[in-house]
Amino acid sequence: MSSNRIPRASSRQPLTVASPPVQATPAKVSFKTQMLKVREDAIVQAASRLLAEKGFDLMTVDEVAADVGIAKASLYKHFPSKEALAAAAMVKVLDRACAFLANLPDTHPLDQLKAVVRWMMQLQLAGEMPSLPSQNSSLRATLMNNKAYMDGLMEASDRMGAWIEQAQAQGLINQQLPAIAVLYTLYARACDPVLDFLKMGEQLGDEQIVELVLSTCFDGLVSR
Amino acid sequence: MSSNRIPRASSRQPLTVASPPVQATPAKVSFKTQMLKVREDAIVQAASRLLAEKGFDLMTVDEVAADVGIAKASLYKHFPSKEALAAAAMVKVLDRACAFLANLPDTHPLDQLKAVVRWMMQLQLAGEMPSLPSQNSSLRATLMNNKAYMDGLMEASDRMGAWIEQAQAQGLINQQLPAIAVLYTLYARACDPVLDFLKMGEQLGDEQIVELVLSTCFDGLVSR
DNA sequence: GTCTATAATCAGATAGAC
DNA sequence: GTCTATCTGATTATAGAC
Repeated sequence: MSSNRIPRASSRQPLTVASPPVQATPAKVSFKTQMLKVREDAIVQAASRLLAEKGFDLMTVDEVAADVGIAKASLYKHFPSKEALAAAAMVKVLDRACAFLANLPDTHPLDQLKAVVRWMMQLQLAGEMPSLPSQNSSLRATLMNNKAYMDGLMEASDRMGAWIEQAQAQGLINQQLPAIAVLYTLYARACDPVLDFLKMGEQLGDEQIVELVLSTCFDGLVSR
Repeated sequence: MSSNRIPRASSRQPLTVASPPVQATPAKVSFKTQMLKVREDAIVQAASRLLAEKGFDLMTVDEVAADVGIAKASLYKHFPSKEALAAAAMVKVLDRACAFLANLPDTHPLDQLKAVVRWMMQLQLAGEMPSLPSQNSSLRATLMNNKAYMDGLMEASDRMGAWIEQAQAQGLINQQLPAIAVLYTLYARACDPVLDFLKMGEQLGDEQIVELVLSTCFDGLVSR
């Protein structure tokens, strides 16, 4: 509960070069670090999947460990708590989102926003969007104190917020709506229960579901 | 886990009239039954409030009992399980919803649909909408096996479904959209996280939030 | 670092007196 | 029916051997 550091090798190499006993083998250290990262990535991926499938409360650490094929105690060597594990999963998708935003071709702001929402919904339908049922307090606190998470959230919000304001300035998005409300509405598509309901109905394919919800989100339900 | 019966006095009087010991006192039985109902209503109301506030997983039976001011064991005399308790809360709001639907003035289908969505969102903002984070399996099973719940859900869906089809026939709602998708989209406003986010922002009052989300739901984000 | 085994806690459900 | 006290199982987290 004390350390909220997320064990992701997003920073530079370790700074410890001081006084190696006999054989300084930086290559082997790098290899071990690499192995460690692979292992941790596997853990985070399993957590992410289960988080998307069952949510934070119903996901158990035992399940995650079993899914990876390691003992639970080993998992706790990598992550200090269940909250930190979930936070790592959230940071991972946020990083993916930021990468997607950064690489998006610079077309029109409205098209870019639609592309982002489409991407989020595809991720959710693929079972790779770790949704956090928003109510849990301990998890919220952990996330708020997590720098990597907050930074990613801020970066994504800044980019999308700029597009929203541009689209409003061009008259493409309703100027009556506060930009923050538009942003929330777009974010909410990442955990829209309509997607799951439509998928359960088995009448529509994933692609159709995405386009349908995208249409209702931007164009509304009424005829145009 | 075995009995999914919800202790609501929605059916007729008990059928047991056989062999009363000495004094048959139906008046007193009625009074006791009434007291029982009041107590159960208090329990359900507390559960409903906590369910809206924290969700099913984070709500504990201890809390509900403490909120009502009774012992947990007493609560279990009324409801056989936590799932059944939550189901009773859901049935209660569904009944309220059906009553609202039945008493709605017969104006235009689109106005009626908007009125329903407005009502649902007001309920959520008032903290009286017991949202079920949809993922829990045991709860889903309990609800699916609950006749009162399924009946209420069916009745509400039939009424709203009819309005949706009428509105589509009149060209008021996009005919391209499957009616079921429209229904899901409306239902989803009852647990829309955007409402909570906007409320947390403290920039808008409840009434403004409702009208804003209502607007994005029916008219979409783009300019018209 | 990984494991087995276990501690510690919490929450759903029940026993049994009154 | 209501209570206190308890059982039971599940779950987070850790100790300690290797």
